[in-house]
Amino acid sequence: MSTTLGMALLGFLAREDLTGYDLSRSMKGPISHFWQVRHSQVYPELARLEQEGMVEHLVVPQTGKPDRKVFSITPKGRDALGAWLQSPLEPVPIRSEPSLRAYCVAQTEPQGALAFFRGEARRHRDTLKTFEGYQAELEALPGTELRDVRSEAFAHYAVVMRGVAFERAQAEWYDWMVAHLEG
Amino acid sequence: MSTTLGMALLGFLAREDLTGYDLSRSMKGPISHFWQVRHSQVYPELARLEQEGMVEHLVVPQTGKPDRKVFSITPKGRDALGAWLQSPLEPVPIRSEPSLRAYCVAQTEPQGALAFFRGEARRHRDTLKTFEGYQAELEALPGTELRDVRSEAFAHYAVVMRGVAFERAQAEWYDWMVAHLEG
DNA sequence: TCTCACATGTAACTAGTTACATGATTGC
DNA sequence: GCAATCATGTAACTAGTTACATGTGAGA
Repeated sequence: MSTTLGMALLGFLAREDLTGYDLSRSMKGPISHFWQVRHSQVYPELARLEQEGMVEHLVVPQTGKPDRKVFSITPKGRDALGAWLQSPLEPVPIRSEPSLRAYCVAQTEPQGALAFFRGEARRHRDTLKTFEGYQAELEALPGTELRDVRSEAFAHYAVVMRGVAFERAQAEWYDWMVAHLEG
Repeated sequence: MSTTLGMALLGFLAREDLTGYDLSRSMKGPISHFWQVRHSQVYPELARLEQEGMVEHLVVPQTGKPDRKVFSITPKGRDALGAWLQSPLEPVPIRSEPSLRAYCVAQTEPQGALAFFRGEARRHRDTLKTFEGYQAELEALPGTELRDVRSEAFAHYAVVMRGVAFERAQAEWYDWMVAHLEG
């Protein structure tokens, strides 16, 4: 039985060997906008993956700190990862609190709601600028690696482009709400 | 202590009195694209809201079926709903499996991944068309109620516009992925 | 005859959260 | 002296899921 978190961990381990600690830190870049993990979830999940033969680990002794458990993906793990990447998405329910708020907006003073929607509009415009910054940086890099879909650079680029697309959609919708509430 | 589901239920009860059964069915329109509930979650949540004095109920006897418990919002409930609608969003972590897949796309055959991304592109284009249909319907209605932010029609419109914005962003990003994988 | 709509609930499970627990080293 | 980084884990809780449980009446 495979979980999304499990597959995500395999995805990272397919690139390089890592400890549980490394894995929780790996999800701190732009990808963290779309998925987060706590170490308290990573350690048990690694244990489960190991039990299923998807990963294995080597203990690297240390002094003064707990020994490092360096995990690597097994051939079985690579197979499972490949199968997951090609499998259809099983629909995950969207849970969008802002949509609920919009749906209830008539139940409060428009002025109070306006403050909320203005705040969110601003927040998403800021996030959009950040992602557009990442995009500009990547596109300014020399070489054509960015277009090579087998490169790590492309994977990064794809995530950044998703961030740009989504934050732009958010910002525009919030602006639309604000415009209507301002009447 | 207030939950998002609790506030959503209050939002519906602020419009009209409803049973738990009605409430779970209310979340079946376009709003269901953004929030879903099962009756197994609604009944306990209504009990909790009642304990907190946010709602109260009348028993309407029936024959052949369980008696209806018709819930209505209390003044305290209305206050809580208003406060919620104006409160800042506490950031809910995004969990986007497609982003993870994009991030791992180099770990599999581009051809297999392509089938997946093409499928999703299609699915989101279809959903976009559905939402654009709702939008056209609403905008074709006579009268100016659609622009009245205190109307139910506007609340509906806002949700539909969010659907249009998001599905368009999805469809465009998937198309971008497909174009690069075909590259 | 069988399925769907009505109408209420409970129980067991899953994936995630925060908080608890330990302890050395490095830099402000 | 205090906080952050390294490094491992466990425990208790929350919000959601699926499945269990019951029973009538209407329509294909």
